[in-house]
Amino acid sequence: MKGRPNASLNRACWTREKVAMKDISEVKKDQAIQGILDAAKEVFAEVGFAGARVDEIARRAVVNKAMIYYRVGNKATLYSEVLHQAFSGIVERLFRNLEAAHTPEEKLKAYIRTFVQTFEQNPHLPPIMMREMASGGHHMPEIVITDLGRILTILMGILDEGVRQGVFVEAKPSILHLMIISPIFMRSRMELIASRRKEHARLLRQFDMEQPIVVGREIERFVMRAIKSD
Amino acid sequence: MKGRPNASLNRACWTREKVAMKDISEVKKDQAIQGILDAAKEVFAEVGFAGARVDEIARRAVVNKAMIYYRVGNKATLYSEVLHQAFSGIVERLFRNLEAAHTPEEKLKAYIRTFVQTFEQNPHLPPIMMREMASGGHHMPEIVITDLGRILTILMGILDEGVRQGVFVEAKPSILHLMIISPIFMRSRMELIASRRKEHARLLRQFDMEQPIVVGREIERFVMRAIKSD
Amino acid sequence: MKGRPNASLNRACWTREKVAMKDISEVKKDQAIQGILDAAKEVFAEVGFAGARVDEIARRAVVNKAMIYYRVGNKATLYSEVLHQAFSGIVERLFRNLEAAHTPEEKLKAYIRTFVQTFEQNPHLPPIMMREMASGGHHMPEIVITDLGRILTILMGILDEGVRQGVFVEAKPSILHLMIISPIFMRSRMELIASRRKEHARLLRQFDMEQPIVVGREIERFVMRAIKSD
Amino acid sequence: MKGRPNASLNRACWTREKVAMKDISEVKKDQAIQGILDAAKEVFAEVGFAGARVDEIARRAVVNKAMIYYRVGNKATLYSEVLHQAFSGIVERLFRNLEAAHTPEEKLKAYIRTFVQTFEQNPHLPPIMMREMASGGHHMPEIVITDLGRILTILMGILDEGVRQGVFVEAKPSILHLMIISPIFMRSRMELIASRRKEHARLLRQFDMEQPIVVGREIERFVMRAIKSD
DNA sequence: CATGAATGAGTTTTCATTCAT
DNA sequence: GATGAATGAAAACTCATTCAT
Repeated sequence: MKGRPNASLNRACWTREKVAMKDISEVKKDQAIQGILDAAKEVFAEVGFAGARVDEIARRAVVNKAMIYYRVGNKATLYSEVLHQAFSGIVERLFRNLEAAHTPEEKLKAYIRTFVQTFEQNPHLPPIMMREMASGGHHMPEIVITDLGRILTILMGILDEGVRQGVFVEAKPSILHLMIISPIFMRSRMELIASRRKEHARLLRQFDMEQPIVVGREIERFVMRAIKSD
Repeated sequence: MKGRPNASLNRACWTREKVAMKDISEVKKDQAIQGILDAAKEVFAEVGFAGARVDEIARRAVVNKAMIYYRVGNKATLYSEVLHQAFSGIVERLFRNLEAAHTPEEKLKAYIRTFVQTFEQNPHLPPIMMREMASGGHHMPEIVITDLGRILTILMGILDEGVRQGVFVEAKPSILHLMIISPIFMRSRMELIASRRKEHARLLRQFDMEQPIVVGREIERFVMRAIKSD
Repeated sequence: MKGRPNASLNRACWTREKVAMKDISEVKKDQAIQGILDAAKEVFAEVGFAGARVDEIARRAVVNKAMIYYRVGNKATLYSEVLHQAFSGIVERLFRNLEAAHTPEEKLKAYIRTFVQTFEQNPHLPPIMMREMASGGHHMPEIVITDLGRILTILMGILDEGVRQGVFVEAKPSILHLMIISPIFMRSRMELIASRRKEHARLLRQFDMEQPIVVGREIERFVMRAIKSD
Repeated sequence: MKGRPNASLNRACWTREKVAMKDISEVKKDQAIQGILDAAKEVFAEVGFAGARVDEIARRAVVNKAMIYYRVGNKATLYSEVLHQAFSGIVERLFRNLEAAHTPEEKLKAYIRTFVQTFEQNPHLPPIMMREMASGGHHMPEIVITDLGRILTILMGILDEGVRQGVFVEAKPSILHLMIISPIFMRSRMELIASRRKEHARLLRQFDMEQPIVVGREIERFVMRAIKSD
């Protein structure tokens, strides 16, 4: 990393601020980097950080391996870039989705739907996140942890509002958050397991989680029943 | 593994059948293997299969590295043995705990408590299981998948009974299962993350999940409110 | 071998088709591989497959050990490449040498001389071949076995022609082949043994096999006397 | 080897001098040693010295691996014992077989037959010997080399006698010896190769070397035609 | 004596990273 | 910039040999 001539990945790249003018080569460069990051995301999702091979990432990104080092840095940088990109924007999306909601009930539903959508649109995210959790957030960039805190603050706000309005009973936001998020995380995983082991299809079909939307609705129904007062 | 002189790890060791008499050397051998497996469980829990180093496992088990190969075979076998041992017995414990319960409500509570206890007593299990889920159950032994099916069948039975008696509303067992289990899984993880990043302590303190028992009670309360009819 | 980035050793390299143009890097690559294969041939000839150390091969080829894996794959591939290269071309040379011969006698002499030349020019071949024979041709690539068959067919043709013309008596080609080849094989071996054990020089000097050519001539004389009718 | 308490393998054991009285345990001990040596011979024949695993030898001898070290010594000792046992006695047998023969022709035939018999009765010998030759007689014990010299001296005597009597033409004994011995050596090898590769059966059937006796007779016929004067 | 257990010193193989052009 | 080549460091695995009982 020491003498990397073009440290084009110095975080600013990934923010959503519009860069007024980028000449074509710059754009092409960014595309190359994006391809690398996408390939990396895929691989990290499949086998985790330790299991990932830089060779394999290069292969999938259809770039030379040295390119990765040249453009992005080393494996660790690659990973944290992937994490950063993966998690950035969730809070923003959450805020946006909550704007349209007015009652605490609506807000809570919007909260749930945001996560359902996010994880269905980014199927690589759950496994990466799960492994991160498993390893105690070893590589988790600050921003993600900060985001997590902000997300919980949002949820806490919703719950408080509901309690004050007398429509919600008290509830610990952290546990509620996990109860919401985990089935969403796990859905795609169970699908995978069930598909791999055909012999167990029958038993696992009880994991009747066909549609993401169904899972979302079921979680919604559940949480609402649990949280609503009276 | 071909010429492993002492294939003492031929699965029978781990069954729960009582072996009437074991001479001392056999016991000592089992202890040696158990020490290896315990160390391996620890390491696999911390860094996963790909991240684990056999050297490190040997170090923690205070045995020579070659010993691991002599006794267990190779890293993959080691891992599957750890998985096997880790997950065996959950179903039995579940059955035992449910015996004392008579009403569906009691049974559902016992169901929840069994998992709270299991994972608190085996803190290495959640990270291992989470990584396994993340990788689509690649290494998961048949028995674990079978067990999973049996567990869901049990939960389904409880729910059905409740519905028939008019005390429960309908619910998808798979999703309910995940909502129960995931916060339990995650609790220890959040603790870890919070402890590592002191700077974020404030935000993460919202993850007010200090006590396992508290988490268990909260889940219980939640699930019960959601599932009880009227 | 799975992710070998540059599988430049995909057999085509060793075929005898002329590759019209090879840019310099390609040539250099081939030289690197050839250096490795030459070193490997030497080592395999000296100590056999099981006795060979990849470290030693790397040392002699003056390349980094990882280079061997990068270029060739693994020890087994290395060995089979050496075998392949070593034996390819013998049949062609045989055909070429027989072209100039017209009578069965001349052809048989050309047959003998081809082997004398081949093994004197490739002194590593005999020990490798002998070990292969000793192990029942375990690693022998198909082509070598096929070649062997073709060689015998050629010899059979020569013998048949001689018999039809009434100049040869009948003879089993396989045994004749072995009687021709073995002394050629062994010559260099006996030399080695004699040179190592000076104490036995006197006894072994009876193995008066100084010159390859002498051996060739002696074999020729012998075989001709035996095979010529009347 | 340093403190081996019972160095029962100090060469004397294997000589043919009669040991007047051996108590039963001594005999049993020798049987155990013989079993080890037989197993070792088998393994060394199959895979050579470097390829042989002490574990495998112990397995085949149905003894504990430590036993081998206790009784015989280390792998190298094991090998040289095998070599010693394998080659001892050939000269004696040769002498015995030649006693009955009176003319040079008869003697030469007896010479050939002795080797045919020896190698057919000890099918493990050829591969071991071939590998020894391949490696330049690295491990070959003095006695074997001495024996080789004596054998050649015998052959030389036969040839000289024949020449003096005017029945043989001149011939280099060393080359003649190799021409006699090699097909015998190779016969079992070709069989092996042919049997392993069924696809090549047709081609290799030209190696029409079914019966050892046939091979012996063919060699005899050949050599006699070549060597007889007129 | 006999043997299961144990291990030090390799050996093969892998892989992130850097070099050279 | 871009990339094939190269490699040091480490990882998995092996095996002859010794230990302890």
